[in-house]
Amino acid sequence: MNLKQLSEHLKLSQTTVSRALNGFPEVNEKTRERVLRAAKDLNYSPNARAKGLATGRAQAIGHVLPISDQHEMVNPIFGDFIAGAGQTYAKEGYEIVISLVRDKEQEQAYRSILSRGNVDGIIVHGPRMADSRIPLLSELGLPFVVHGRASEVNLPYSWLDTNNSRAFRRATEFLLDLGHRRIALINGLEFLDFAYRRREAYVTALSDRGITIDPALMRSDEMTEIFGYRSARDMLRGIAPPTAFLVSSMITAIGVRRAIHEAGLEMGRDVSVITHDDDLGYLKNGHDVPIFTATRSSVRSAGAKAAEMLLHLIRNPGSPPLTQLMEAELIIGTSTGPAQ
Amino acid sequence: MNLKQLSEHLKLSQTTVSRALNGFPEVNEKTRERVLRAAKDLNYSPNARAKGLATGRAQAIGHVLPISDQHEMVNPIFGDFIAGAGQTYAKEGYEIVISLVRDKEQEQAYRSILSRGNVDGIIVHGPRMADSRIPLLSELGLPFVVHGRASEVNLPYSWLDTNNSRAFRRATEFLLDLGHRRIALINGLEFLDFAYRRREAYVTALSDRGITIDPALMRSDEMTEIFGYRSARDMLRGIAPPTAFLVSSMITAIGVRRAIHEAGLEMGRDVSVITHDDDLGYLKNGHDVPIFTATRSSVRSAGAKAAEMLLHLIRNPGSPPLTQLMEAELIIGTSTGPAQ
DNA sequence: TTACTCTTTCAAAGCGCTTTGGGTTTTGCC
DNA sequence: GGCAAAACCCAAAGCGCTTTGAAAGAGTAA
Repeated sequence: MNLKQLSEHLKLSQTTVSRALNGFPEVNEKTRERVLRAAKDLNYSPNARAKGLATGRAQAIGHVLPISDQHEMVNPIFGDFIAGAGQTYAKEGYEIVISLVRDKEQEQAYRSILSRGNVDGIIVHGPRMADSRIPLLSELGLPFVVHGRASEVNLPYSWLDTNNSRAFRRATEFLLDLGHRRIALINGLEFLDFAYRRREAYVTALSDRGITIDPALMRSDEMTEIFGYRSARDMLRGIAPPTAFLVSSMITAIGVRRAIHEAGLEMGRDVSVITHDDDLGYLKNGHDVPIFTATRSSVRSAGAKAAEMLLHLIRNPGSPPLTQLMEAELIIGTSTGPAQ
Repeated sequence: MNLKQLSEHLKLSQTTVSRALNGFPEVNEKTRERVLRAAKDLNYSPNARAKGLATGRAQAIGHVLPISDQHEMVNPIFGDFIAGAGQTYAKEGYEIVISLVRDKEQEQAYRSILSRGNVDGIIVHGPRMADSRIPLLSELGLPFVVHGRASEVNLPYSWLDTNNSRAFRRATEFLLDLGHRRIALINGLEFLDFAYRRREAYVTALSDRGITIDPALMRSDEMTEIFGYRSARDMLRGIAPPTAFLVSSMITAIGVRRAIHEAGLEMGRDVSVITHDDDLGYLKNGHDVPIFTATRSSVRSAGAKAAEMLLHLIRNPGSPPLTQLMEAELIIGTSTGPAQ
């Protein structure tokens, strides 16, 4: 069923039917009703490609996931981000188009996304400190919102980020206040901006209290369970083991907990743990009492907000960049306690 | 840069340029080279919508994620599935289009996906036992592959599934052989087909050994960490606690482990645990020695295979349905041991 | 040279929609 | 009743591409 058939069936012109469907004022209410009913009954919905061709709008948003060459892993928070963004998109009739792009092919990929023209805007995931995608997209003139920030990019651009610095600073200070002096940082990959900021905050907080940084207590890698486990295991076996861990994700923290148990220690009593908690749907940090003391910031609501920002940019071309900084809350669970 | 501009620049007709780019034989090799070089230099890539309109192909695959009304959670295995499928798609020049669809709006959504015409085929996620999407899609004539199966659907259709029955039967028997008699099942939502099959296998395996089923040892819900924790905690507090747990996902198993530890018990010695392991990138079940004894089946490779099947169906219209059953391997970790 | 076949190229139609510019009825007012 | 304004509707152009059908050019044989 296409417009032509529908209009023939209604004995109206395509123009009128199109206008009726798209809510133009110059069409009789009776006619409009008749058209809408027929469209519904005959299960007509306009061909997205043709509509896109005619309007120049794709009614779709691109999400580009960088895939590194070693491990082609999709970030576990992606699902929740999409769930949040998807809600916003659905309300406004936008689709989600996903491209998995290898690091090397980034530039090429963005250019072709633009000229293929099947998205109206892009969400940039996993920004690096000097992310080349940002100047590229600015130059291309395609609306975009970065989930996160790129500290070394000085162009104005739209972003939505969690205040990672403040969150990790507070978390570190919280541990310091509990008397911990040997605090380990189990961080994400530090060429990613959020991880870089977290480390800076951690280092600053320690330095401000006159504590010298011990490189043996800092690790950085893809935030898997195994990584948390191995890092904590190794550190706990060291000569001067940490009394507390600051961890970048729940999943990694679960690995840390495993190592702690395995070492015969008890989390919250012998060793403290604070983790960042993205508030993932399938990995809630407890319901009533949180398992982990954590800096919490919902990635789902980040998705919803980023989507809103992007739609705004798309609808108001030429509007200045939007930025939004979400504060993480520090929630107290049972995984922290005074230093022994 | 569009075809018209490119062809003007080359002083050729659009036809010739189009044919040169799409590898038609009736174009001089010299001309073709010249065209290809110019396309690259001028960074031309064809407009996907226009191309789609003209060819009737969208060069995109739809992934429809059912979102239930209570918890709008995206299944954590989705990321890995997409990572696998994405690789296949990328090689063949297909995009991924994602729709999040509420339960109620399923039928409407599929119909509109069809007539909007922006995908050439669909992967169906999370099939239910009598999943209405299957007859619907068959009727609509849109190529599709189901990730999983629907036991109560008798139509022929294409699917790719893990042999959940055999996996859970083997796992149950493994525990029985270790002397366990009170084996708990912490299952996914049992209107989902995979969970149903797992329960059937568990029940059958127990019955075959003459063990009566204890409903107090069976739970079914969304497979979150908390669900695993609560279920195990409650069961362990019961009058006749289980000596072993059969769990449907790693994340849930992590919750079970937490409850076991909290009860002062040791996993593998006091209580055994077998889990299904989707071999997720960020949640590997150990590297050298598996943490959990598990039935393992890579959801990433399922994604890659399902994508291949779907592309085959798209390219060979009218070909008979394809089916593929992947066997899970039973890997032995440290979470199981003889019944006390 | 002519006739004929390949090879190479082109003009134009068509994919399904929106939107412009114009035409035909109605309506409202004097 | 007459006339301008408002309301309603339409034909056709155009979005960027593929593809059909045909023409032009090149090569070969007679």
